Order: sequence, then structure tokens, then C-alpha cells
Amino acid sequence: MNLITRNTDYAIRALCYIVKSNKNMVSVRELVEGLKMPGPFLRKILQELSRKGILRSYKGKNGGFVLAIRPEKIYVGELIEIFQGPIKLQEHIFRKKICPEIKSCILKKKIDEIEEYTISELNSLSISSLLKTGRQDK
Amino acid sequence: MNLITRNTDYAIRALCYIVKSNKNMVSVRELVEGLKMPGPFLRKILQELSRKGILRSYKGKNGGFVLAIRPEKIYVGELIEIFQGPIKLQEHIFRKKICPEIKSCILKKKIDEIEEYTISELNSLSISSLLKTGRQDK
DNA sequence: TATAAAGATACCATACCAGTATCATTATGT
DNA sequence: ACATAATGATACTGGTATGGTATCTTTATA
Repeated sequence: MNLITRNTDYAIRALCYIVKSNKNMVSVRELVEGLKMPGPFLRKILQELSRKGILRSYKGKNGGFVLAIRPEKIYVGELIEIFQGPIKLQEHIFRKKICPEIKSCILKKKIDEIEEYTISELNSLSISSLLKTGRQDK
Repeated sequence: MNLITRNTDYAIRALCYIVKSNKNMVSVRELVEGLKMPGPFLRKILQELSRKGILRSYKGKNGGFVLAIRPEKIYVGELIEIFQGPIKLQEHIFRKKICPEIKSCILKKKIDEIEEYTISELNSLSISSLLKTGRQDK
């Protein structure tokens, strides 16, 4: 299982890198060199982040990306949502057709409980808190 | 995401059905009729459960499956392990090659924490506790 | 001894993940 | 003006896991 897929993970690392770089503009090229990620893939990811208002992009020579909002306000849960959709620990099992006892199903209740905990943890984990000590990708 | 895949889910339902049936032997055919699952797939699942010592099987005419251990001792976490391997919320991201800061990575620590909680919840959820009120598949 | 059950395996279709590959657009330095 | 270096948009692709089917073998019983 993967709570976090590659694109989300790359997004997190790229954002951390940008914050730490302290530059006002970082290009995909620089990120690729610094983080050793596949360039075209990372580009697609950053484009998505800027469509979603987390980065602001500048085209043209010397262009690149800057944070559009403060790193304390960017949450891992939010990034997961952007790249993977709403966080769900269980997709296709608890539906009327498959599970006739949806309302009373104890297993479903338990999983919902775990899911709720997971979501709340991930929604309170910000990019800036990741930078406290670890995640020193350089 | 799917914390529980189809085969694990079918296993859980089949076990619940067997417990509730109060018979000393239940055949795949009967389970298929009662639970509306694809027969050959369910068969494969029950075979696995009997290889793992959760069911005991009897071949030949009038054969079928019976519980090999008490339903209070069969845990959802255990069933997940059988069909999906060890419960892991994150597989391929936190490895040296991809994440150079494994030891100090705050994200990894948080996910490990969520994982631990998840595992402990699922390992304390037994088949018999699922039968308390819900999951009345009949 | 036919039949109805489980045991064992090989195979297959689909979807999702993790990317590539291209072409268009836009800003800058000279 | 214009080559260049950046992002924007989108179509395509290979690998793998999930959710099954299909087939053949073995075994017990009425």
C-alpha cells in the first residue's frame, strides 16, 4: 500500500527544497540537479502545484517557481488530495452492492475510525514542520 | 487505497457466514449461494485459509470447510497478512535510494506512527466481534 | 463407481502508477 | 528582432497488482 505515491512525495521534497533554498525563484532544472528526480515528471508535478495555487510560476528565460503561500500553511494531507484525490483507506468494498450491511457494519466503522485519525494527522503536518530537523534533501 | 482487498474481504465474510451457520460443515457451493461471490475465486481463498490453519477442509462428497480455531481468535489483521502480506501503509518511498534522510525523516516517523495505530486496531478486531451486531450477511 | 466435493496451477483482463515524448507559449538578454 | 531558456498542455507507454477464470487432479461417499 501507498498512503503517499511518488508524485506526492516528489512534490513534498520539491517544496522543502524550495523553502530551504531561500531563493526567490527555483527552476525545474535546479530541482532536478539537487533532488535527482526525473525532470519531465517533476515538471508535471510542479505545474499541478501551480494550478492549485501552491506555487506561482514564471515563464520565459530565468523563469521558475516560487511558493505562493507560506510553508506553515501547506499540509501533507492537502498535497495528497491534489495528487491522489480524497484520502480514503477503503474504496470499493463498502458499497451497497458488495456490503449489504453498510450501516451496521462493524468493520466499516473501525476502518472509518482509522481513516479519520489518519486524515487528521496528515492534515496537521505542514511542510515547515517537516523541515524542523529531518528531510534535509540537498 | 485499499487497506482491505477483495480476497481478504471475502475471507472475512465467509468466516462470518460459517460461524453464523452453526453447521459443522459448509461447502463452497453453499457460501456462493449465500454470499453471492464468484465461486472459483472464493474457493481459492478458502483453500488458502485452510493452508494457513484457519479452516479445516474435508474432501469428497459432502465435504467442505469448518473453522479450525475459535472465531474470537481470528483477527482481521491476521487475515490481511495472509492475503496481502504484512500491513504497510508505505512501501517504496522510504528507502535509502529514494529518501536519503531515512533516519531523521519526520514524514516517515509520522507515517510509522499511523501505521502502528492501524496495525494494533486491526489486530484486535476479531471475527466474533464483527458478529456482535453488524455484518449480518445472510 | 459415478458424483460431488476440495487441491493445485496456469492463465488473463483491467486499472493504476510512474513515468516519456512532443509541441505550444512566453519572457529575457543581446 | 530573435535565439534561447524557461513553463503549459497533453498524449502516449511499460510494468505491476488486483480480481478474477479455466482446467486438471485428488479424494471421499452414497
